[in-house]
Amino acid sequence: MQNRLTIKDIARLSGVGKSTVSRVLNNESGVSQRTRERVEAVMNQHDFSPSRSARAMRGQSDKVVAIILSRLDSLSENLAVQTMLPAFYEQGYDPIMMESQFSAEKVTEHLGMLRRRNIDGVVLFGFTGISDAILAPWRETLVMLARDAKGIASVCYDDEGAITLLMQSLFDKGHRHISYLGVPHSDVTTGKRRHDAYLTFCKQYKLHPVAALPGLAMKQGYDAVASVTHSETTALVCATDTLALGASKYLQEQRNDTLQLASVGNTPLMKFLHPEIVTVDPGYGEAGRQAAHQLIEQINGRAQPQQLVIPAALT
Amino acid sequence: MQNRLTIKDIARLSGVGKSTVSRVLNNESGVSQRTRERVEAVMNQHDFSPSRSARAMRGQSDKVVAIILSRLDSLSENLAVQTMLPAFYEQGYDPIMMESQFSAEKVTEHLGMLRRRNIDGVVLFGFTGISDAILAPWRETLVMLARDAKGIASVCYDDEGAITLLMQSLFDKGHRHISYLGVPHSDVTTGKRRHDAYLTFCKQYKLHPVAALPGLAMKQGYDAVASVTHSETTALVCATDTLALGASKYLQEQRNDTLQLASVGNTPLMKFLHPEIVTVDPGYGEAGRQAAHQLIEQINGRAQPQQLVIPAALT
DNA sequence: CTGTTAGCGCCTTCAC
DNA sequence: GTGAAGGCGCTAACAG
Repeated sequence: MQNRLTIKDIARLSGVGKSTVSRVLNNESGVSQRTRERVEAVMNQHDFSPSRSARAMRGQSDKVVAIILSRLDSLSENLAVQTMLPAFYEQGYDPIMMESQFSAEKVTEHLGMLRRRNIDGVVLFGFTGISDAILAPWRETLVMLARDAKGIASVCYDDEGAITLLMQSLFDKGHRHISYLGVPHSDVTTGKRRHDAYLTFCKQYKLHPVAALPGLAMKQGYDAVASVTHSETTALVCATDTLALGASKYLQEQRNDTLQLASVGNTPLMKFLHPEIVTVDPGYGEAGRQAAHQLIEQINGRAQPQQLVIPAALT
Repeated sequence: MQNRLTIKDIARLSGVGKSTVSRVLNNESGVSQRTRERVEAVMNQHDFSPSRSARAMRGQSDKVVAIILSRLDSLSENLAVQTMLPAFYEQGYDPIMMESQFSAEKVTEHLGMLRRRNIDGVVLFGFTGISDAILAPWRETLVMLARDAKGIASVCYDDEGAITLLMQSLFDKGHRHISYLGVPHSDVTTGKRRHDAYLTFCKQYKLHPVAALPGLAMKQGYDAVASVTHSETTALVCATDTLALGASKYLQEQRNDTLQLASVGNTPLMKFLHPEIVTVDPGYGEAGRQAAHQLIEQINGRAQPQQLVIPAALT
């Protein structure tokens, strides 16, 4: 590397001591206005920036956080990460990324590596199978997304609200035979909560529930449509955009363009491919922003772990 | 944070000096077998790992690289990053990620920040508008993907080969009226090179070229299909999967299922939505692997910048 | 208000 | 072979 200059150089160039430079650097009080300005001038002039490693060594924190997403190509996680990155950079944190591929072992492995690296904090996109035990040591510095766990901070989507909004909207449009395509209950949030909300709505409005819970993949949506659509079915609610994408492919192949699809997601891909769908926005972007904010506050001891829920909104 | 132990502690615990521990840590010669084993035992026993910041300060690098992708939700870039991440972690590098959103200013800004942070290296997903001038200072430690620039390392796709394979395959299947949907020539690789390959093939086989170059977005593909399909057209080659997705939506709406689509991409989404499409795999995964490898080699001074091209393959 | 003095954890001479 | 001493760039006491 080349000769980067240090606070010592800045001190010499502006005729003050190292500590004064340090004080200016950290916006500490106790420096005369004149001195401060002079030092700042020299810094700008030489495009000075302090060594991260040196600060880290003194302070304990190197201002690095990790984002563990389940899959790089998850539409929803992408939206959340897109707002998260700027939020972290704004506060001087460098986010490193890892992929769990929905494997709890990978998460454990990654967290272990992060522990050794002495990272400041972690945003983890949760999924079924992550045990509380492996999260426990991170109580102070981990925020989980899309899933909650007791004792640790989380940002969740309003699963119940999202489905209810969808159902209400369809009901208001006159639909009385609404089927549901979802995810098994082993997945608590996307699976159980959304399905339960569907059942509750049906009971409340005296509709006959027809549902299948094949899983998260497009292909599973595609394969399951037939099992939940009868001759009288007029609408189909899907737990996720991905599932809806699979379903709509099936319907297209059947030349069925009367069934009204609905899903929670509001991803750009969906909006382009099927603008006619009824969609609810779970607030992925907002969730990312909140998660980053919450993590930073916790790292700096300004907040305790807390469970947030992002409100869903019809689009 | 808690009291992590330091080489000093390890030294005390194993009854040797700090420098001996350091030697063991760095696999240096000049330590007796017995001592080495004893020290290593203590290290393992306490799950010791040296402070990154301290090593970084002592002149070594901090083993952090950056990946600047154009968009987090780019299907092709996702595939490349998915292979890149493990490659970096394997070598002990932490990859931080940034999004350029196809803005040259953002790239400049990000590179500036990375320069100040004294990062080890950068993988940049290239696009039109990045000037050689802003890349020049990074000659030694930047690898560009999907685009080349003189003097700096790059990993490109075989644009010409990909299109030629597609055309040949369609030709062999009997198609004689093949249209083309692409990207403006201002984009050298995806735009000009692929279009040129199309034209060359047409000339060589005496086909009549019919092309439009609307851009990269799905909607643009959707809108442009009509302008390149005549009554005799039997096949349509698209420069990217995204474009093809737009085109296929249009065709579906027109209830046209006779036109054979073809595209370069081979992304999972495409494979699911339209398995009937003729597709060529540009080797995104391989490109990611190569880029990571090349960058690491350059960082360690074991390789000079070089331009690589990933061969395309019919799927 | 400001400079001097100690380290933070590690690597690197340089003696022993 | 091995240990002691010095210093990387910075911050945090402690003196002036």
